[in-house]
Amino acid sequence: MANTSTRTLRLLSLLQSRRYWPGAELAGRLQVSPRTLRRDIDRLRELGYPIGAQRGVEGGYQLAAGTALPPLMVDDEEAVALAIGLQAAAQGAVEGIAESSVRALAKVVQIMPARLRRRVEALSAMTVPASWGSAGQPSVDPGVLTTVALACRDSERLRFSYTAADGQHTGRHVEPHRLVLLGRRWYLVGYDLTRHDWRSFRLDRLSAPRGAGTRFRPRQLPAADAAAFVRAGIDNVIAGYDVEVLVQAPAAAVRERIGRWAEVQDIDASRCRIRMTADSLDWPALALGMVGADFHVVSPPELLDRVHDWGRRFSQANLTPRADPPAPAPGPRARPGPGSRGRAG
Amino acid sequence: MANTSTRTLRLLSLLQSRRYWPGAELAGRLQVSPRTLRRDIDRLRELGYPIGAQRGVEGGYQLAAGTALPPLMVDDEEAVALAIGLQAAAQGAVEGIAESSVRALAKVVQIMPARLRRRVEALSAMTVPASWGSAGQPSVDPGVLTTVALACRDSERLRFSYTAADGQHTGRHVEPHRLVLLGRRWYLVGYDLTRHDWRSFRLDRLSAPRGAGTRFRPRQLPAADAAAFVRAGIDNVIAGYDVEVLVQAPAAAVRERIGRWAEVQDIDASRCRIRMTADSLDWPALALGMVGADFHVVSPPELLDRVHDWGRRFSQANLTPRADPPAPAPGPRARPGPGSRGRAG
DNA sequence: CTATAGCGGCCACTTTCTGACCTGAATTCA
DNA sequence: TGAATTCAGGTCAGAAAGTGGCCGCTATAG
Repeated sequence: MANTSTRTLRLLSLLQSRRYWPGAELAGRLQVSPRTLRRDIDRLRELGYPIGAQRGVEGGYQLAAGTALPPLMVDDEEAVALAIGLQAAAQGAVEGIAESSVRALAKVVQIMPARLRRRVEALSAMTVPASWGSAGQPSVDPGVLTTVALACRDSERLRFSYTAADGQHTGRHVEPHRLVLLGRRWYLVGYDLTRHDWRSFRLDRLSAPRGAGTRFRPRQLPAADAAAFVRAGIDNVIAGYDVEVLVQAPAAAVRERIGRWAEVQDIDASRCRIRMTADSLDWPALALGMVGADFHVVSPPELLDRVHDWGRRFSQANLTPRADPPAPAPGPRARPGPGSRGRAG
Repeated sequence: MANTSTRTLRLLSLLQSRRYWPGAELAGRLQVSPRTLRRDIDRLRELGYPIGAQRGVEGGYQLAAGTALPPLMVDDEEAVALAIGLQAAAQGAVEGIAESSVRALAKVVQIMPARLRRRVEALSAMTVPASWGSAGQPSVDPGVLTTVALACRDSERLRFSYTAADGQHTGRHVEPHRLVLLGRRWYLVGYDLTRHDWRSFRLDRLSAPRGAGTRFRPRQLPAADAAAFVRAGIDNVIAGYDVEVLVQAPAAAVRERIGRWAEVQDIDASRCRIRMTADSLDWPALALGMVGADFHVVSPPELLDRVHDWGRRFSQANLTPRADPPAPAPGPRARPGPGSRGRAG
């Protein structure tokens, strides 16, 4: 409890939780003489963590960013935040991050005490759905994701139940090999122990995974890499649409509203072309709603049907007075005026 | 380089990167005798980290989840993923997490080597907007968020330029006190050194913050807490809408489509009522598009206007044949069939 | 029943750690 | 300019720990 390693770690933790620390205070917290503290600081510096210092009155130590990553010391709440944030990132919010997110997530949840894990579960239940997956987009249960990720990492056999494309539920027993994010979907590549062959599984169709407790020696995957295997193996048609629409508004304005979700090309000062791909037609329809300008559908024709359906419904909508107890405040609501002290800068 | 603390840390790192480790391998990696390894494991156990072990053939050590949080050892990519995920979480994606997200984020970025920080910046530039802030919602620049958070944590004076509600740009010099997330907006509460009074600042109106390099002794905030101060001080009306709509569809179906964003109440087998609050009318309109059923607006009346506008645009939309080079594949596109090896499970 | 692998006591030896004391250098403030 | 503060770091002696080797023990798989 009072040895050097522990103290080094505690020192690192202190230095991470606040920037400036007077040496005397650090020494006090660590219950050592100032001389020993200086030696501890030296030790960390030799380890590659750049700790700066100011001399004179009001001086102190401070941990700067260096070339090596020191171990991260987080408290309970921060750990929960990490887990939640990583779940979001793993759902494919950002290109190219998903994989390392899952790895980090696995680390975090493995470390986490049970009480924290419960909090994470409770919170992620009410979490935002996979950034924007909108409805048709099934997002992966974070619990499933981490369980499978851990099993892959640890070469632990995995049991789960799987709903195939035809709706059939089956129990599976698999040697998990790797997780692959393709498009917006997670796939598990593994060796199916019942069928004696390599398979890929969509994670959103996979439920109740649990480690079987037995480890295995990884086999050689008969493909260049896991991603290639999944790509080769996708047998159900990806119901994707390539959407192209002409919008009666300048590209700049359109880009500002939906530029993050669609590619916007200039045509002339008052028109532009937008392109996007989507699994569901709702998604482009949403975007077209957001642009707030007239438009013409170039493709696909189905989108026009969908848009007309929305148009009919929206045009038919009318105002219905409330039947039950009157509302407290309809329309834009104003908060009480500024208090005597607080003022917005 | 070869002392005990370092070795303890490396051991922890190894145990975090893979679940099962044969003792012999660990000893080899750490360049110590098996006996010493056993002692190191003991040390960690005494520190509160529960390390399990299997005896016999194929035995080994494994780090389980305990009651204490061990320091998290992450590699470069994982650190980047952490930062990105935390940024998303801090943008208010999940209730009640934002504050600790910011704290954790501050820790992570402070630790991060410059090269990683550059990658984070590059990636967060192309990140999905606050997962779902929808359009009108200005999300806070992650760089601003972390800079301000660090300044708060470290009691470091802060300079920035601020755009007031009336559009006036001013330079500010502030003693930052605390960050507050209220509704969907971040506020900085601080003591304005020029105006000699406490102020709150909306983070999305704040730009180019930089630590002034001078620390200060925290003053006493003249309010119960920072959140109360901000609430009291908000002088610009929050343009919020309380939306209520009747939908011609069973609650269950509606809930399935937009249940995450709105409260859905049963009325009878074929109708339900949905309620939500939003800053912008686009947002409820989007949701109504998604429900895919007819509806009546109860309130606010402005929503009906918005919906009718969308309806008009959608109904008027027509099909425009492509003028320029024909597209490769309009409509639903199918990928090549299954490869010889890979099969979806 | 045997091989494997973690567990932990004991011992002798080595290394590191610690606090005390002191000199020096940078910085702030009067 | 000078005093006070605070980090830097050398030296020393005693205390504490870490280390490897040896041993017998126990749990597990085949």
